[in-house]
Amino acid sequence: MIHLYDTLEGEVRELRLRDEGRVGIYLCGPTVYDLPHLGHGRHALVWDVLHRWLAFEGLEVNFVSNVTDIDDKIINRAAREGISEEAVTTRFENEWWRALEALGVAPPTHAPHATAYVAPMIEVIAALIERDVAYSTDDGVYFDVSRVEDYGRLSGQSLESLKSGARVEANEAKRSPLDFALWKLAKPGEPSWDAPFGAGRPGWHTECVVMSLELLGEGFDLHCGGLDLKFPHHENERAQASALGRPFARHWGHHGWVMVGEEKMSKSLGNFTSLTDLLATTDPRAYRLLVLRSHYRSPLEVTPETIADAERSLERLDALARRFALAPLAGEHLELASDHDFSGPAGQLRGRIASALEDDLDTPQAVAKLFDATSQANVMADRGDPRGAAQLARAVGALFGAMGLRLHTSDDEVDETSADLLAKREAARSAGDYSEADRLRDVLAGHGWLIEDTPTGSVLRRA
RNA sequence: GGCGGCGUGGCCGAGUGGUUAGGCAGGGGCCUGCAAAGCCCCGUACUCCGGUUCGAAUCCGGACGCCGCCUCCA
Repeated sequence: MIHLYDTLEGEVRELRLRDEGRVGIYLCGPTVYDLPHLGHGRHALVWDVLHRWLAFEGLEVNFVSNVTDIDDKIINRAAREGISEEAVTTRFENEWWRALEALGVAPPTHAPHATAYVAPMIEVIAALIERDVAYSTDDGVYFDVSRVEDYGRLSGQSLESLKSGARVEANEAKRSPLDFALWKLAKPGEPSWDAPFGAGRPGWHTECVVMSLELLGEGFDLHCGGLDLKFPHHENERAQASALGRPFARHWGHHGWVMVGEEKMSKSLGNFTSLTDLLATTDPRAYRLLVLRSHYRSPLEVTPETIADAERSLERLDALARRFALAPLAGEHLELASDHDFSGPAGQLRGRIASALEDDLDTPQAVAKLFDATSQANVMADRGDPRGAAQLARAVGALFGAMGLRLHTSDDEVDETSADLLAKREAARSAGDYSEADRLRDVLAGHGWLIEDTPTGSVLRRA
């Protein structure tokens, strides 16, 4: 079974499943009030790789990732643009799924909307009030963090140190600056749901704790998200579950930042590139490869240069796919190891990839091994072992597919004119008329084609 | 102030007490009519200063520089 770094324990440890053969994962999803940026892309990709790999290995994966569709930011944006909250959330949720699809992220098993779970959220808040862990003020219901014994454990800080660092002026009505909102009473004109403690809307931390428990059940396997969610979001989810006496996530995973220069990419810093912009100009697979070649817990430098670097390195992999005419893999659906042939050297390769990934999702190691195998397959082919080479190449393709990276074969549609030009060049070449052959190659280049002369004939591919 | 992290060759980016990361870029060669693709060879890095050690980029201490969380944030 895979070993992952568990933020709560502070060590890499085996992911011990609640139910044999089945794994339940909750990934905190987006608040849909703006375009997704590269940081969200890494977030989706990192956990997509885990999702895909576990499924590849034959586990039944219940992958839940929510959409937060009620939030102050949504309300603010709607007010600013003079449109409804629904108009905002619909637009940006569509953008979200479009971007993820383009990145080749497998859809979650469930993608709950917060607004569909308000009733159970109200129940949870009522139960917390009943236990005297939550209290009402004139603007909402707050959670009393002092009532949770180990509050701060996930973030590795004591209640005292968290208090001393609190930057925000204490809300007069709150008992502690660290107490967080479970329910916010609606101001005039704001969307609201009726509740015993007043019409309003749920707080973000309550949304995730409720949806994860509703869809995955108590003691589910893994709760993950970006490092910035560790505190306060995940800490607060944990606090609520703990106060209710409900077993929560058995394991916590957090991934690192996307960096721009030496700064974290974030909306508040205004230095983000939207995924929409990236995908308009770049092969989305390049971003996945970039994410794969760094460790998920490390910061990752993303600049036009590093993206371009990854795009070029992808060409080498696509060349392999062309050379061995690999079948396309890893689209929307999840690859299964059982659908592939891993006999002989292919099996050894699979074993190496498995040990890398099972060691805290060591994708850089896995990628390095797959590049090594790529060279090896080419060498085998060059040295007269086409069968062995093809078998290894297929394994490379399948294992990249297991991580969601789909290699491209030369599936470019060649139009008649270009095919004709290619045939003419072939004729000129055989006749020894190389200047004519080169001229025709230039003409084809003008149409965006590159020629590769192989032992079995010349082929065109898009430049 | 509290807590956590980082500093690796031209660039990105792994890793580890002594044995090749990997990719991209660059140089040389093979193959090719010439290319493309592929193959072979090459750089010999680890912020600085001490210490531990037979041996440290890897452990310990210190210095310097940088980043993040503690507020909405993937």
